[in-house]
Amino acid sequence: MGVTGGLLKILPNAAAFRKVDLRSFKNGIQHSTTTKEPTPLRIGVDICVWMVSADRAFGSQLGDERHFSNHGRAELLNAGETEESERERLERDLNYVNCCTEYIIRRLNALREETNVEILVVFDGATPPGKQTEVTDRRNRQAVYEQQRDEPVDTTGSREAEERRIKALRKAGASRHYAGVYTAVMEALRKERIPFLVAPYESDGQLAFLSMKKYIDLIVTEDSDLICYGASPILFKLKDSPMLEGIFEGILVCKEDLAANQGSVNLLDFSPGMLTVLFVAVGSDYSPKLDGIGIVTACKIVRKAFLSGHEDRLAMVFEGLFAAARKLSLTEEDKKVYKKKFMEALLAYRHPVIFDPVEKRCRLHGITHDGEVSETEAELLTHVPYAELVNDVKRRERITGCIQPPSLSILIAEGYVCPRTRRTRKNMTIPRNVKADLIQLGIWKDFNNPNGAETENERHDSSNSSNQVSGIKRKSLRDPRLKPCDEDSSTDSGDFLYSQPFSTRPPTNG
DNA sequence: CGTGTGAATACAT
DNA sequence: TATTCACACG
Repeated sequence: MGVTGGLLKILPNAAAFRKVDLRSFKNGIQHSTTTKEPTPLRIGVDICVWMVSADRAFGSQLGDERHFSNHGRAELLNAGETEESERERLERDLNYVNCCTEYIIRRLNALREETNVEILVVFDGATPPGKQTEVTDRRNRQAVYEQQRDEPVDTTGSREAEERRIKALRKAGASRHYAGVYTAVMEALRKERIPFLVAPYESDGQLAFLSMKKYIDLIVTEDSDLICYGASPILFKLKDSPMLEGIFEGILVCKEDLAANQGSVNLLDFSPGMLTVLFVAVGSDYSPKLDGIGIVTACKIVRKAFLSGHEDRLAMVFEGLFAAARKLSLTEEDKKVYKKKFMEALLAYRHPVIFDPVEKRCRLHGITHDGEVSETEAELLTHVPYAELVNDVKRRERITGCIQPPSLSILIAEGYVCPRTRRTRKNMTIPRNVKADLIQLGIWKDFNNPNGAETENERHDSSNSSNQVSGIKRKSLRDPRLKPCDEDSSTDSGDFLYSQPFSTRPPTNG
């Protein structure tokens, strides 16, 4: 996940943020000046955070409830080895998955009903190889939590130990059942006719792509990395508590907001490439940061490097950063490593692997299938080592991941194939036409019915698959509303302000 | 002045 | 547990 303080790092002046209530879009938006009829606001929801949220809400179920009360703890100690039965455990796990799923569906439906928006849910896919090291660390931490969760009840009954345990429980949460929640949510989405899409890799890049192609009008996420991808507009911090008023309020961030509010940090004249460089410089998921480089310093360095007419801007950026950094023990080797990581991060943000729902295949953002790189990247490609990285398919794939053939990509996007393992998902109803595709790809595996006979259930579902599966195929991938709305969607030339769809923007409060 | 730190607070569960 | 504040360092 993104740098949480990142939003504030970039935009320290919170007052300048626009608080927006999605209900004010009930009547749709004026999509372009040529279209008269307002159309529903199309939002892409980064569902990952909602899953985490569900996890937080129900994760404690995974532990024995008795651990939470003194009475229960005593009971456990007296009973000695009161291992819950297998049956009990399964029931509890199932209940957990159901709770999480219901939680998410409830929110999405509430959102849909109250705001009349069109929702496209976007799931995270595989972790890009370039980020793998981070994730490995995260997994180690996760393992520690799980270990703490599963360790026997502290016989001393010390409060600290118990609190630690509960905390660990919360954090470990669904990890073990995450796949279960994933498939359950996807099944539920099909049932509810809510379009969704599984990104080949990170949802950030996918959402940014959808946004830039104008397949969606607004991104709903918690991840400030989206800014780094050059996406706009973005709605952060959408309240997710069903009890409170203001569930549909969030903080809207458009490109203009990056410009206006702060004296020393004015990003108005920043190209998308510069913005990415800036984000990488202040620290990202993909690369470490230099000590002493904050938003202000980085901003100055990037501006100077890009706007002072120097050919090799990236080299200038590096120079500036190294000069400004508190150079305690910055050896040549350190610099070399830093530059390498920096460029890898840059590649990851500028050219993520995405699924194009109109072309119906994966590709690198900003790079055509013929390997032609977008004009917007010219200012970065003048740095030879970076250009080499971008143009070297093998090295590139080691960062961004591979581009799967369309047949497989579609099945991944539709949720039938796990993007990480590239195998059929367990516990998922597979319609007949999808099954045929899976067989053809040689990755079909019938988890529920090993002898291969068609069940009543399956028959039922395939008969209606033209509507249902294609819940995703029809509703989101083939939905005409997902076509680019303007012919100017190809004008990628640095303009990602996206002010057009928000011509009916509600009055700002605050 | 900007950055990095830890402590205090408000918040939600 | 996340955000905000106050302070020290360069």
